[in-house]
Amino acid sequence: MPETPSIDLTEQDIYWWRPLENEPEPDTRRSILFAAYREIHLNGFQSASLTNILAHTGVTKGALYHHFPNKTELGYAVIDEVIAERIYHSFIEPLQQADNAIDALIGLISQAGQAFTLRDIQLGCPLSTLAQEMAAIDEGFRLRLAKIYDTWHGAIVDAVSSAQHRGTIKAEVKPQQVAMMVVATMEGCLSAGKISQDLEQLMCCGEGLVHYLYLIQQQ
Amino acid sequence: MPETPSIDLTEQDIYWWRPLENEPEPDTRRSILFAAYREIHLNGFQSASLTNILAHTGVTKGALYHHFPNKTELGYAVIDEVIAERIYHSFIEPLQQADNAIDALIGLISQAGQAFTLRDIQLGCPLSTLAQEMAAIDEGFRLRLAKIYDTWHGAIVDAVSSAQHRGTIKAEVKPQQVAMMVVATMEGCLSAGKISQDLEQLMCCGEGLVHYLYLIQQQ
DNA sequence: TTATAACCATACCGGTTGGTATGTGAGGCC
DNA sequence: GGCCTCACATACCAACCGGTATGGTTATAA
Repeated sequence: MPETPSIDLTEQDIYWWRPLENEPEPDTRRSILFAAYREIHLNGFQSASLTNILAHTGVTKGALYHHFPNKTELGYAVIDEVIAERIYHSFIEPLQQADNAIDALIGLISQAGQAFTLRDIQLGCPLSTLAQEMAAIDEGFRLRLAKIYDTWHGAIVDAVSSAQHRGTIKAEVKPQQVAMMVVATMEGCLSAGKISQDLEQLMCCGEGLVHYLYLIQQQ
Repeated sequence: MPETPSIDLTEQDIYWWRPLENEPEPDTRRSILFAAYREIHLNGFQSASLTNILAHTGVTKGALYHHFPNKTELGYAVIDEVIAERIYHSFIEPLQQADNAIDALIGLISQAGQAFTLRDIQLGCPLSTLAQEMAAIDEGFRLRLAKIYDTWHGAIVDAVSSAQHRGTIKAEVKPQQVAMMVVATMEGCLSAGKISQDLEQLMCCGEGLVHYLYLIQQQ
């Protein structure tokens, strides 16, 4: 067993973790959900310890198994009620209500780049971390995660093709391809940052993506 | 605990797993190493079971702990002696002895795309899977994995900048950025394929990357 | 006031984990 | 032959895991 990670999870410092506006008052169920989210984000689902989760909430195992039938269902709930909401709020919704796809994407990228703390870089994207771990192991996880990626993907396709119709993006580029590129590269960038623990590398990667977006713009 | 994965690991079917030429005859140590590699690739390091690994080799726990002091060191050895070698052989060496960076990169991508089986897609890239899981948890893992990424990265930087000097790549692109983009996007593509389990999506993503490489070429 | 259900705490269980202590047989060395 | 070391095999351990059985407390409805 590897040594206990030296990362102290002070939630305020973590971009992925900061409370959203209008977030409901945390009841018992929700506090378990959040604690589970953090354990899973750090240790992965399989190695996430229920005892650890409970230790961070103060409630006991009876409460947990009152609200969730088993560990797997707890994991599903974390995806559906925490991760999906945050991805939607951070990356999908802003795209849908933007009128310029390229600008919106660049805005999202640079905004995320500025908001990231060192801890965000260390921990990486919760969505991709979980996906990498569980996609090949549990179909329930895979389908839930794939659904999130699909909506994200679809939002980019819509934004790009409408921009294409208005002539701000080159006619020959395929929206599907652009969407795949953007999502894949963003996750790849975060992955690179997580491994190198170097903000500069992450920034360089992000600038590369922005540069790509410039390239497909109508000159 | 999620159900046992339905994937049967028949090694011949897996691109990442096919024996390299000149690979030494597997002794006890090496067979443990390979079995561990497969377990880790499928289940992740933390959830990799030594008992499982040993069951696939036929040797016993005494042999394992004769060759490796503990599980963590076994994981380190898997990175250094299996994963690093394969990445180097598949993606770095071909790049170093190529005379056209873009063509070499495109060749690597399409070659990988053709060689991939459904199981490869399901399992994803062993390097990034392990990196996502362990980078934030164990510094020994992170440093070893970061070193592999660094050499890969460096090889692309060299190839791109030499191509730039010969005038086949636009002068204004930054080799560092291109290298980050290529690595990040490749891993992102594989990740997308793993989650969607859809060869078409992976191909679309790969074509997007190829298209990007065309865009930075000198017209 | 009483019945009922929701909510949670405590104690416990069988199974699995990484790790170890000890035994054993083969082969080189003197 | 006697001896020592390497290369394993076997048996075992404490710790921890997810999960459950049970009991108590509180809110709600009758």
